[in-house]
Amino acid sequence: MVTLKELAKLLNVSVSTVSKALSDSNEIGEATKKRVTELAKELNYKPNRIAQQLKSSQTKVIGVVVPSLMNPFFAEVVHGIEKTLEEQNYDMTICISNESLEKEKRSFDLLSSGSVDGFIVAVARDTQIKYDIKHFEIISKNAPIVMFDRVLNDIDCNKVVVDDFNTVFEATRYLIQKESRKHILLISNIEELSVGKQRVNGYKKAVEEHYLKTNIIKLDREESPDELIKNYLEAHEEIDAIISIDHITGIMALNSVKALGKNVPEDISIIGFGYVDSEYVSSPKLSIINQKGFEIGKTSAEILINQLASNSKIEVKTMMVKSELNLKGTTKKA
Amino acid sequence: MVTLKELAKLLNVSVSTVSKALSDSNEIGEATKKRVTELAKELNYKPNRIAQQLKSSQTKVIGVVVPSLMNPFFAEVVHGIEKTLEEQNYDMTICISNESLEKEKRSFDLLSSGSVDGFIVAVARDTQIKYDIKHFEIISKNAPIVMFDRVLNDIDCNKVVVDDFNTVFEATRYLIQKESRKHILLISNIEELSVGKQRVNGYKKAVEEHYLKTNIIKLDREESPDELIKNYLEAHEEIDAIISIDHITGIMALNSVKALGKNVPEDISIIGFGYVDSEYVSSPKLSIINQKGFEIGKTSAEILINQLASNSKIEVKTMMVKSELNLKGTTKKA
DNA sequence: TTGTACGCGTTATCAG
DNA sequence: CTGATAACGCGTACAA
Repeated sequence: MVTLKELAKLLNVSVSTVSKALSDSNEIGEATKKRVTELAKELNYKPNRIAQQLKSSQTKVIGVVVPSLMNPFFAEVVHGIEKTLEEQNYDMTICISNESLEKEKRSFDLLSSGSVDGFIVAVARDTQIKYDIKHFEIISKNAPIVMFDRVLNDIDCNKVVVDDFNTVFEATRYLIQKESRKHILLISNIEELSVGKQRVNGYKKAVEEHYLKTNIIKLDREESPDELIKNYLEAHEEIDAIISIDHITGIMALNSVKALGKNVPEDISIIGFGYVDSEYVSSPKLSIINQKGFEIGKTSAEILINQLASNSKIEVKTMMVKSELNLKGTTKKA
Repeated sequence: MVTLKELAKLLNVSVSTVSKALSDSNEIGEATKKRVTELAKELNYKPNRIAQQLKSSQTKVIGVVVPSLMNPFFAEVVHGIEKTLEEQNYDMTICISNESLEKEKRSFDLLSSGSVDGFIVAVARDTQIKYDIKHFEIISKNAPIVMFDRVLNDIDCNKVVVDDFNTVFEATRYLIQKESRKHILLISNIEELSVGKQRVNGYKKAVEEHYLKTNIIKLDREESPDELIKNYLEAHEEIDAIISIDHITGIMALNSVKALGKNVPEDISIIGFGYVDSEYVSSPKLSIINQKGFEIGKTSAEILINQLASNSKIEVKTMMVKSELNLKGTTKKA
């Protein structure tokens, strides 16, 4: 790594001359500027970012803490974050909590010692269940946090969420009103998350508003969830629509229905919770509630960077990113 | 952020005393040690990592540059990397090249100014096509690189790859020998990548060895790849097996075959290139070649950290991670 | 126009 | 046992 000092020695000038020349300061004569920049280019000089960070006490790095990247929703969000950060010349260091409280704490520890300027976080499942949130309280004193999707109401920070309740409410109502469905099954495997509860409630409200019966399958880490779905459908011939509230069970449901010899969407309508690829791996293409992960990521990063720029305590708020109902082949009117 | 200096002032001792006390040096008396550690805990002191990095000129951070995280293979690899790094107390900063040469260069620029101790990289598609690899040459002078999957033969560094050729060769041979298939279709949408070529060659070798005809569909960014597959199958009634060499077309093929009223695996066997979730979204469950992304990530990180520890130029080599043929429901003998 | 001096927070060496 | 000092690389106020 070539440093200012080395350049200075080679050119027989002082370190600060070199520094100023490289930042194109008008204190420096054109001649020396040229000598300096040329040598710098030749030796491929790059200012040491660590030193800059220490000096300026800002890192231009954002810490991103997510439960997993193998959940396509989070992967999409991370891409959204990346997009904004890139435009603003920020980097990100990603920690994966793996849904574990301990790992989440550890990530905060590592990142909170000056390595990042702020955080974007989706809370681990474990943390939400145990509701041990001291690490959030501590960290939020020192650095700005933006939470998305998996959010902690008791922590005072900016939040970006999907309008989970209304989204599922409207999708359910769509099935009832526009497709005349009367026996709607909801499949859930994220019951214990705040977002999961919201979604289930949206479903319940729509169903109850029309004086229909709720039908819910909870899959918490089943051995063979697809079997369970199939068995349920066999035992409940009356089911004529299905809503799935996570990214994978919708496709499972579709396959189960087809295996039972029923037609989609003629006999049963299906709406999944989706991500961009789900339409490629299903036939007919799955109608989905699109969570807009990319948007969520972009928005989160923008909020954080704004907060960083205007380093005052601006009012903290919760942004709703509205999700879209993308109707494809598993509902009647695509 | 509370610093050593502040602690020193509060305790009326010198900065170096505090520093030593906290690192449990035996130069310091038990009494003062206790005073220091207690105050440090109380004020939640954490050594500033940036300062430590500047001092020690190592960051304990690895730069990970991948084309995308929405490809489940890369997501899996990143999880593998994360696992190893966590055990070794390293962090990672992730840059997403988005398959673009320019973004890849930019990522290197950002990370090469002392922010990371080493790199783990999968080369962008764009870079492989244009074969502009100067940035790799430059960087590999200063910091160790490990490449995985998408690899550049002309760069002298450690590499971790799937045994693409043999993997597909053996899968194809399996279809011919054990399942008596004679008309095997290969579906490819990554023809232009080194890994893609290897896989196609493996297929060709097996087919030609048995004096059969090759059937290949190339899908470079089609509008509706599923339609194309379906049309091909309709036009070629004789096809009795399909191999897909990326993570998504296998499921498309399965759906197309079912839509044409054929039975899987009775009429047609299918083998996809897989990741952990593919069996959940297909029915019957897709037989796959499992690329073992997690293994690849773990191995890459281990190699890099070893290299960093023994900071000599050890011999550079290419590790093969053997992939597995996971037979499920889309081949006859599961 | 150029150079000197200092500080960011830490650690290591050396002196007391 | 404790404290002063220097150094990591950079930027900047101030002096020349």
